[in-house]
Amino acid sequence: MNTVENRLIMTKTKNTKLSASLEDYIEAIFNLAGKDKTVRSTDIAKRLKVSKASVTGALRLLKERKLVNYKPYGLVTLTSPGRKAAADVARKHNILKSFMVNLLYVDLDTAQEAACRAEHTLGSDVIGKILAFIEFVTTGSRNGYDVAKEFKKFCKNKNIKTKMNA
Amino acid sequence: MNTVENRLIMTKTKNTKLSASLEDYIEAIFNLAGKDKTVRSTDIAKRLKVSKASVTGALRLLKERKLVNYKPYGLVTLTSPGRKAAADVARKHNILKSFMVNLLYVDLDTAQEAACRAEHTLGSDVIGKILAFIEFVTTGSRNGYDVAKEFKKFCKNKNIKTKMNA
DNA sequence: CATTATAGTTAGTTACGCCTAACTTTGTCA
DNA sequence: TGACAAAGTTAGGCGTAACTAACTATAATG
Repeated sequence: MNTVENRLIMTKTKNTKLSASLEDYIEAIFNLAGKDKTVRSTDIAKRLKVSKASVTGALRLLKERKLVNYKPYGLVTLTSPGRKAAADVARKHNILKSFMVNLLYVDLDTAQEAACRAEHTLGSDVIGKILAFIEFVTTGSRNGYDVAKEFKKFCKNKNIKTKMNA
Repeated sequence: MNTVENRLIMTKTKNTKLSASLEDYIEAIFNLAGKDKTVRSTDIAKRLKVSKASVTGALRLLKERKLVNYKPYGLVTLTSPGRKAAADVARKHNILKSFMVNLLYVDLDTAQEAACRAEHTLGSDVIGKILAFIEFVTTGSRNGYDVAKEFKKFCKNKNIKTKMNA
């Protein structure tokens, strides 16, 4: 539907979910802010390997949604809801990475990239379950049965390598 | 680079990876073909909940890549490489779904949708590991320790429900 | 403090993926 | 067999997300 009213609603603030790409931007800002406190446009561009112009565009959109404090030619900071949203994405990322590296024995680089892509597609329900599973496996009281370790053995026996076909 | 030569190369076949959306289309064709043998444009449109015009567009692109046999106003079939590509996507889908439903106890609908989205983002390496993990857990010789069942108990104790926040 | 390099923005383009509306083709049946 | 409905296509438009090229602002240094 492309009615006038709809377009007004859409352009005003847009309370819809963030796109994968905008999630990437806030996550990048979040991580950069954690490192060296001040975040500039170029830092984001470098990290995400996009042009500076793309960053400007994204920052405008994020500002519209009140997720970043942004003023042309100024430093970038996250607003409080922005930080919350970013932390959520980063959290998904870390849970997925941990799951892949520590339980599935996927190699770090592959896991890193896969987590980057999957973090946008899995809802909190699935992520929650994965987190619970990590916790379950990690918890000592498996009456002596270490799932991760046993799985590693299993893979070795079956000749399942870290890097696979395709 | 938008040189004339480049554009020629691009329009000729485009050997790059399929987009998520094109993967959805071949997967849909694959599944429909399995069910009632002949596949028409409308079937695809209904299944993917897109317009018939979008299907036409996708079929043109898939034909360019020689993944479907397609002729305006004709039936749609997969070529041999198309079938291979489709089967691969479907396989990922099933592995992910099985993992979520049978191990993580994610409810079926959520798993179905999450698998749909994640199947495009996870490489064969990660999928292979997940498959191995399913096999590992399913295999009887866990010296009496049923990982899935124990995890279910664990969730119950921790009050982790299928449907979670956000 | 003027110049200049760097950071950042704006404008304009391309590609993709969807949409609707209007047209064409196909097949069916009276 | 010819008219009509259903199936399918074409044309045109919108939003997103990237890009390059060219402009502007900021900062840093002699």
